[in-house]
Amino acid sequence: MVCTTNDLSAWKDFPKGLRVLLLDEDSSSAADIKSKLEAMDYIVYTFHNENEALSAFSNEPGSFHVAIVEVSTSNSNRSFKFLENSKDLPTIMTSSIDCLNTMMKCIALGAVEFLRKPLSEDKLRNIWQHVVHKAFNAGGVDQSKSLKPVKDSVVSMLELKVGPEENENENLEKTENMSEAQESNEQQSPASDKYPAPSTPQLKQGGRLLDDGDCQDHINCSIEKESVEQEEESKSVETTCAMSEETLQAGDPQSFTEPVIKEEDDSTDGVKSENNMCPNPQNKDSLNHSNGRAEKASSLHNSCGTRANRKKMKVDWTPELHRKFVQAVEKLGVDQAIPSRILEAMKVEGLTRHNVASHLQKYRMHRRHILPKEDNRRWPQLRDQVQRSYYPHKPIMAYPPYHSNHALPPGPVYPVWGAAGSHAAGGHMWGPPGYSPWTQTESCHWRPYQGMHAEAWGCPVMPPHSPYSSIPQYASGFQSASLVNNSCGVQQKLFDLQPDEEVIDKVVKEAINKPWLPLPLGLKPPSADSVLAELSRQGVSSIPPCINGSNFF
DNA sequence: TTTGGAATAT
DNA sequence: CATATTCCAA
Repeated sequence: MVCTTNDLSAWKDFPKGLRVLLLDEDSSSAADIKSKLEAMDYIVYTFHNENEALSAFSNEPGSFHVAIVEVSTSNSNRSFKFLENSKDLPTIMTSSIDCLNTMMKCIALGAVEFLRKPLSEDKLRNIWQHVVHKAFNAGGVDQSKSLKPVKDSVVSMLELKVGPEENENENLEKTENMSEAQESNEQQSPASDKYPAPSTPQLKQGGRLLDDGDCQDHINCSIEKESVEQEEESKSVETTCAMSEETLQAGDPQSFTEPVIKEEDDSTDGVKSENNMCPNPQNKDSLNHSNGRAEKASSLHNSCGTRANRKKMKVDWTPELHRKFVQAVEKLGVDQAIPSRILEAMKVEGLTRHNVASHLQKYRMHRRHILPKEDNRRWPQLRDQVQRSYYPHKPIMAYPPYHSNHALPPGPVYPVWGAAGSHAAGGHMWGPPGYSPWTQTESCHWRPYQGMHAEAWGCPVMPPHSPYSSIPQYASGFQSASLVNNSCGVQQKLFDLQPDEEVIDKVVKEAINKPWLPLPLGLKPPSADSVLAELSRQGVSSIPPCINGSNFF
């Protein structure tokens, strides 16, 4: 459900429909292979001589995705001729002769793989991998148009969360293969297709990929295993990250291809491949970021994540992501703001319930303790200022006195769900000063409620769906607290009784920081006097400081 | 068995 | 620190 497999855009049931050029001078062999391929929904075009095949291929380069060419002692020259002239087409050579030399030659001439005959279904089933490999390997060079859709398709598959388990294995397999493929040939010059590393498909991958397969894993590209070098692994990762970051920053995509050799390179290519392959949640978001910092962060992230296939990656709660989170929370409302729902609402692939839960935990915690206190201290005098309570889209909830979760039977009440913010200007999202990012988004949402206040007067205005509307006492409590605050002096005491302190602080803070914002829902709109009072507090001294007392009650 | 949420680990 | 992971109760 989380997975909106909306658009496996291009080639939904890849590799079905893959067009295979089959060149085999032996009709019966050809027929056999063809039938097997067709059983797998591949489309087979059989040729019995290389000229026909070449001409078909050259006339319509996009007509085929992969070629399977039979080579025997008698036709080897012809077969090689085809091979040499079909460089744009991933070509698999097959033969019943077991001659290392021949195999070597095939590979040397550009064959992507050599398969011993007889060709079993298993051997044929994964030929699509070469297509994918090629599609990606082609890199900058324009690839034959037949490969483009493949690439697009794969990219989209990898980026999207895959819901349908049915495809899951397939996808995983692809991912895996691609990774391997890329890794293996990263070292070679991109220009040369000569020795594309065949990733001997079926055998290798079988079991490992899926071992852990939860949905989330894909997202993170984190699959597998523990290879031999665990330790090294971690180090590499670190290194990789650093490198990637710099590399990316430098903006020189090419740079990483050459530098390293040996183990490093693997990380290197990790970097490279990542960009395309990693379905990291951040990817999407990062694309939207115009913000350099964010971008960088995302990139870095990706690097680590992808490369670290074996490791779970850390979710980077970028402002963007956080914003989604907050929006989701707001949208859901307090009562619904639970990890699973938030997760759904966010629609961010790759995120797991755990990620959200963790973030939620932090979100709540910050709201609860840190912000409020700090604010109080910061703006003590504001206390007696006009309070503007606001009810953003989500009600800002005052939680029960003693803010214990248990205080309210009907369900957990969280402290102000205020909201959200899109970013933390400074650095930390929950940065203390000014405004927390948590709130910012919300502020935007206030507007819609501008008109509500008038009636709101005695009770908090809640959005229609507000879960709290059924809990009047809160409303009253909140209100009184607020009112009290308006009066000078007494409120402190009441505060103790009213756990809404945070809320209030929040409100105050918001009001102060964004005086221009609409606001107050839930409470009586500030009277002109109060407004003036506030202004005076803020520096407009023309208004008598005590004025606020007048609008009290 | 799964989920939310706090506690704890990294 | 920010996140992830673990633990536990519902």
